[in-house]
Amino acid sequence: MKKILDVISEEVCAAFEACGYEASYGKVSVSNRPDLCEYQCNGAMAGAKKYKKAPIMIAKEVVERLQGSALFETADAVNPGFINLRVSGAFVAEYLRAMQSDGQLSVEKAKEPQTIVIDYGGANVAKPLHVGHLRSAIIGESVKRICRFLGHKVIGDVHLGDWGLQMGLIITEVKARQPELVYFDESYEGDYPAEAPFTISELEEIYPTASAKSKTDEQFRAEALEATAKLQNGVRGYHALWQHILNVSIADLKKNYGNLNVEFDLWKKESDAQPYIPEMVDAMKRDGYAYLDQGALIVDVAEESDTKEVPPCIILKSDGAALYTTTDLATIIERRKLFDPDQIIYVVDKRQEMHFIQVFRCARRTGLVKEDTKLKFLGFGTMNGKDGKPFKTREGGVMRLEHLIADIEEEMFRKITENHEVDEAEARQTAKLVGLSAIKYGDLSNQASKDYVFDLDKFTSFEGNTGPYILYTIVRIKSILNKYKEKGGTVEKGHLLAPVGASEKSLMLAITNFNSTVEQAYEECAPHKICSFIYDLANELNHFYHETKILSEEDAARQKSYIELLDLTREVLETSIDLLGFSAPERM
RNA sequence: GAGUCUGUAGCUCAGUUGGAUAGAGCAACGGCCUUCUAAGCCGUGGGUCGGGGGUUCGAAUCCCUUCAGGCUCGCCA
Repeated sequence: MKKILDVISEEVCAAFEACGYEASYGKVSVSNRPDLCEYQCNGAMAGAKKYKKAPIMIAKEVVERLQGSALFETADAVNPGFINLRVSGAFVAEYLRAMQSDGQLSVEKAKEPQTIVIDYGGANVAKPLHVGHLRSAIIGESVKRICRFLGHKVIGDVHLGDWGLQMGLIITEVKARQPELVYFDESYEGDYPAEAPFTISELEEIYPTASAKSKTDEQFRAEALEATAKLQNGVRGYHALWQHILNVSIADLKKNYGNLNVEFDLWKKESDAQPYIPEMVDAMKRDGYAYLDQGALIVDVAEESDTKEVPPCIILKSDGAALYTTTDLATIIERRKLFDPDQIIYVVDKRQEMHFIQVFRCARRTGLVKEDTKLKFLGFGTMNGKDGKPFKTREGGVMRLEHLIADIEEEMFRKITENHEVDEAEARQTAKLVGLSAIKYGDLSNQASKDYVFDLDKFTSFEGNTGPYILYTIVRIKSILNKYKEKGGTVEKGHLLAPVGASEKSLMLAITNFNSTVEQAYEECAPHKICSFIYDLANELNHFYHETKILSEEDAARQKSYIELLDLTREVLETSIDLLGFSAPERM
């Protein structure tokens, strides 16, 4: 469906043209003075210079032309040259009826759907998810859903870290604890046990212990480095252990991400890119891009227009080992081979920006990607505590995601049961939904690129611009709709009437912004635009709710129209929160 | 040091890409539940948009300068 601003703009542009002015001056925007008008056009002021005419004169001429239009209730020219517009109720109602029957709620699908790979999540195996992983998962999931809603083919890849020194550390620590295990017997040639020699909680304890050890114990560190090399060279026992670590970790990660309502289409990992490395390195050397410098194999990526020095891309360390950059480049090759994407979006901490500038440039230079493949870095800011410093537990440690979620759910459950008499099982379920909305909305309502303050008290207070407020609004609507049905009414589509009340019209106008909001959120990879849209919409709904008695409305046609307006609002809100990655309960 | 991002109400944040009187939420204060969920609604107070220049009919928004803070700067990820 055409956006309402475009429909209105076309009308005004035509009027400009009919008056002998360039049509483009007729572009209309939403009014920033709702007390004066609903939409405004500032083109008369922009055109004043060109036509050497007072802006107010131009505005008056155009307004004169608009008098007969069915779109507008009023069109006024105001000093110094604003054109103030109010649309007619009939026009808005017609637009909403079209929305009702549109399968995409007025959002047009992309004419040329792209294949987009989104790299998010960023978890490492054998390490528990902590709050640092929250943003990538939440933002990535939302961006994925937005792209998909616009009709693009999207592949979400968790891209696990499973190939670095961390693996060597774990293997070495396991060996120190249980040297008798068959994995360490180099002469062993049989099958290895199907059962892992550790549980996930043991694993989560093993890694930090080993990591700490490696910092003080030289010998241990050397062993870990050797183990890493052995693993990468395919030593059987180590490979089998690594497989156990993966299996145990992935099962746990799936559970955790599942609790966040975050789903990946692909569980790829760093190790999957390894097979592509040798050939990639050879090609880079052969084509003259890569050369040795201080023992390391590097590719220059500096450009003349750089305002600062961009260091070269290190492809292989001086000891010949691959590193982060190498893997990321090889992963691009793999993705091209498997999916031939038009675009790859990386949802990662913004501090990694330089790394990705290097990777992107290197990939382009060496021809790893096609000319028109878009590589996008979507960097997000740090999640800080109330003190403005990176978020920590009360004890100063890293907050595990499970605990954070559990804390919020518990607080939610307490609030729900405190306010109402509810079945415990239902209350638990509701607490889950509301808690998730609090976390996700709290994150997504901020611009991704900025640091933001994660304030537990704020999120559990559930007032104002929060996820629970949005859910509460949806639940209110559902409650009325259910009561209406209980009384024998049926909720249909296509019977919306022109509004009679001011808050009713405001609500209707708010709904019409849906398509432009989603489109903009896609273009800018900006879920927070959807948040501010639904917050506005929820506000409008609540105004309307307070001003209008719906179930006791005596005019049947009017009541039907109200009900359909509520239902459309509900549908838009629920679709929106689905794009953000959470959902609403039936009651709360 | 260089580069880069940020600076808007006491606090947390928006600001439709240059428009009219800069908006929300929290916190404070005052109203509204025998009537569709009060996790709500209505109202009051609170601002030199870090400071200073400039560009023009018009600047939180663009340019310059300055101050403060964050982050990044060759073999970690």
